[in-house]
Amino acid sequence: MAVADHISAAVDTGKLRPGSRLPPERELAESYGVSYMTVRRAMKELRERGVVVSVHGKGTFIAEPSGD
Amino acid sequence: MAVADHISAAVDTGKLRPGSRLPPERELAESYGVSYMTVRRAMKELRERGVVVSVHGKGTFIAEPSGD
Amino acid sequence: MAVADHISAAVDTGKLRPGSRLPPERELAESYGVSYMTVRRAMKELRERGVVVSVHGKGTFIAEPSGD
Amino acid sequence: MAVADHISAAVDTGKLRPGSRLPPERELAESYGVSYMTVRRAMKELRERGVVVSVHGKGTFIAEPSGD
DNA sequence: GTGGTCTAGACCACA
DNA sequence: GTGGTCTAGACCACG
Repeated sequence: MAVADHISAAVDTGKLRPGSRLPPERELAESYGVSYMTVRRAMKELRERGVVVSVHGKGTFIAEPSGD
Repeated sequence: MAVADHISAAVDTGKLRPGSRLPPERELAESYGVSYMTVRRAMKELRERGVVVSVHGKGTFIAEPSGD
Repeated sequence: MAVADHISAAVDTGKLRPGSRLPPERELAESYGVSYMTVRRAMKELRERGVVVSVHGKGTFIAEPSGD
Repeated sequence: MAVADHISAAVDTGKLRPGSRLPPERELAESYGVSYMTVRRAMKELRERGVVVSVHGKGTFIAEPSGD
């Protein structure tokens, strides 16, 4: 999944650091040139992978590394 | 409530006809110069008055007159 | 709705008695760990259910049972 | 009026510049050690004097000098 | 890509 | 010093 992989890679390479907030989902949709639904699916996948944590009404944040 | 009354008046004068779809709530917010939440309240009021019907994921439509 | 249900239950079990005043909405927001607007919605719901009565400038009170 | 005069003086001496936002009214009440109502009265006076402009939901701002 | 719920916090109306 | 309305903008649920 392009969006999820792109963000995941940015986390791996340190471009996105734990605790930092991602751009809003609607903005991501626009900047990636994909639909909002596609971004939502990508975020869901990243949450399930433990890469990000979403907080309703606040934003989506890069997760703290658990114990990897 | 300015937004609700304005839309209600447009329905009364026939500018908005039963079955027609309103612009998206976010667009209404921008065009009326109010915040999204204010539009949400206005839509809620119009729904309770029976002026419009909202369909999740599809849009908000001018209601058919009930028993006029 | 968590806040509304919690208060409603406290009324049902007699922990909150008719006529008693709820804590201020801002305090409820803090103690429930939700935003002020969420408490406002909950209070609106409770008012519509007839569980509480709000008096502008004075507070929100547990309603007297109507015809129980 | 102590609060109004204090803020007005801060504007005159340039400590508060046109366009800058005042602290929230509740915060002003606390920092001046007065009641919220007292701050509201002070703000009203400052608005009438043309010293500040309040915007609902956004804040209270030091007014631009008109044509003095 | 819409409507729906939420965070966070501002000023307003009232007694 | 309370309840009430608003700004600004986030994520969520649904087709």
